[in-house]
Amino acid sequence: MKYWIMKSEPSEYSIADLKRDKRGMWDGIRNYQVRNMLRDDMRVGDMALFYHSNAGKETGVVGVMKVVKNAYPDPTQFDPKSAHRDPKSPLDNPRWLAVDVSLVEVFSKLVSLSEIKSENFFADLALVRKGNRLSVMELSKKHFDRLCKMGK
DNA sequence: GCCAACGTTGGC
DNA sequence: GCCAACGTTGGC
Repeated sequence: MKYWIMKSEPSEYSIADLKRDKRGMWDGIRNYQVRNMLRDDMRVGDMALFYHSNAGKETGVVGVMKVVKNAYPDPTQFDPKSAHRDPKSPLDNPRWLAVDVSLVEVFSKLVSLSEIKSENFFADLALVRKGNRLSVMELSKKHFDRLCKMGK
C-alpha cells in the first residue's frame, strides 16, 4: 500500500466539493509522468492527502482520501465542453487516465505549505523540493502520518 | 501579476 | 535528434 499527495486548486475542485460528493473522479491530469504513476503504481486502497494548491494562505494539506478505483480513461479528454479536452488523444487508445477517490477525513486544521517547509523533518519530501510541479507525488508513510497528526 | 522551472511542440 | 518558442504550474 502506497501513500500519495494529490494537488488540486480549490477554485477548481476543493475538499469541500469532495465532502459534498463523498466520492469523486480525479480527472484532468495532463502530465505523462503523473499518468504513468496512476497507471503503474496507484491502486485501490492507497491513501492520499488532499492538497490545495495556488490558494494563497490556504495553500497546504487539507485532508485525507482513499483510492477506490484504479486508473481508467479520463472521460474529460474527449469532452468538447471540458477545458481538459485533448483533441490529440486517440479514442481507441486514450492518452489520459483518472482514478476515483473517496473522502476519509477533512483536517480540523490546515497544514500550510509554509509550516511544512519550516520543518526539517520534511526536507526530503518531494512536495517541497525545488522544481517539483507534479500534481501527484508519492510520499513515505512517516511523512504521511506526521502530516495527518499535524492536521488534527 | 510576476516569474522560475519545468514540459510540449514543431521546424529543421 | 536538437533546440527555440511557447504553454503550464504554482509559489509568492
